[in-house]
Amino acid sequence: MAGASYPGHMNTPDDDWLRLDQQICFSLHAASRAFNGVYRGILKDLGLTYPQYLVMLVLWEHDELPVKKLGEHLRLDSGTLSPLLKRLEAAGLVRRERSARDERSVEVRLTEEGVALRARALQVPRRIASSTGFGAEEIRMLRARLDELTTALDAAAALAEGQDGPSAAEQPSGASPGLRRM
Amino acid sequence: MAGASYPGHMNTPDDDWLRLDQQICFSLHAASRAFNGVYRGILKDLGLTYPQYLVMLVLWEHDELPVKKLGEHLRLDSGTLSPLLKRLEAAGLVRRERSARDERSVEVRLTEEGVALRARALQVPRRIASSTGFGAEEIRMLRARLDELTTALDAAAALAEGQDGPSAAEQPSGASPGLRRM
DNA sequence: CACAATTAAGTTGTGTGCAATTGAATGGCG
DNA sequence: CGCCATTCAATTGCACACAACTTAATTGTG
Repeated sequence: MAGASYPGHMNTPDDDWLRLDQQICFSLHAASRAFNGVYRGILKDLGLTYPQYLVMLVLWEHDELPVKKLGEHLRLDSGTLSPLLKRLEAAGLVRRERSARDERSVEVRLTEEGVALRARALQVPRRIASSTGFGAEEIRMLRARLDELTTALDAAAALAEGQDGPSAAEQPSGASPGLRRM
Repeated sequence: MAGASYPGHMNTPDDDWLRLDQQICFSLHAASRAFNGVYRGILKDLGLTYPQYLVMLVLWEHDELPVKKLGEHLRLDSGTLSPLLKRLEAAGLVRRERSARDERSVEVRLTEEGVALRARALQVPRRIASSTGFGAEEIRMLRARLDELTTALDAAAALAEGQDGPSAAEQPSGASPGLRRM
């Protein structure tokens, strides 16, 4: 330990917060990448990347979906999804065709090969779960916690974006500041 | 709801796992990106990206560090750090110089400007914390949980890499499949 | 000392993630 | 009907992440 000595600097609560901040944001970042790494190894057999697997999970539930809906499920925009879906299409797992009723929209649909892949994917979750060493209940609790966090963070981000405040001093606004748009 | 109907498919525990898997891996992924988004907005003022901020946090603690050590702290390799550090150097926040004692190593050191930036960064954690709506204690608990998870996942990944099994059909090995090595 | 193995950074290539922009299609409104 | 704002997907540009490879320096061994 023994951090850098900042001359004329007492150890203020701010410094502690900075250290804590380092820890929580790093922890989440690291956990996400560690998860990614484990999935990478397991999904290699299926020829999928982790984000591609997430897309397939949604499609296995819904079969056909416009890109927009897919993006809402995964919180990803077309800038990410378009090239990803093109790769899935090149791999023969999905087909993309413009909707007849709304020419702006593109429907993503599983091919037979894409449907068939699901059978092989059924083994993935067990391998992941055993990698975590967590039980189903622990996983559920952690998930609930993370979802809380995501909801709060998204709301805060939307709020900040809405008026790009000078910096901090925003009123907490008590009630539901939530999603004015979308 | 009402997932796709897989003809001739009963709803097995595997299906439930697949849904749960979707939820946990998605939750972590989403939380990480939500965090990233909030940081992005706040760090814009400092001219830093989120990973750059992580690097600066480490340097504010250690002042000078070889790239290797930096990578160990952050679990990042030179493929990620080299270009990132080059950008920080271009921004005038760090200097990189080859170590005199070991010409392979590159020491990363804060410039005065880099040290000065710390004062402005002291406000970041409070703004983040207020965005999460979590208290210090909740954050600490979540962090502990995530670190557990990361440790388990890294161990599992190292193990898998070690022998890169054929694919699925490994014997479940009965008892604790967990961490034979490491 | 010579030489193979190891180690540290850097480089290349692929795949996200996201902001900003583009272009086509749609819907609303006078 | 004509026009304009909105919506959706795709594209562009930038910054990670990470595997695989390259290059240079160091270490270990005979």
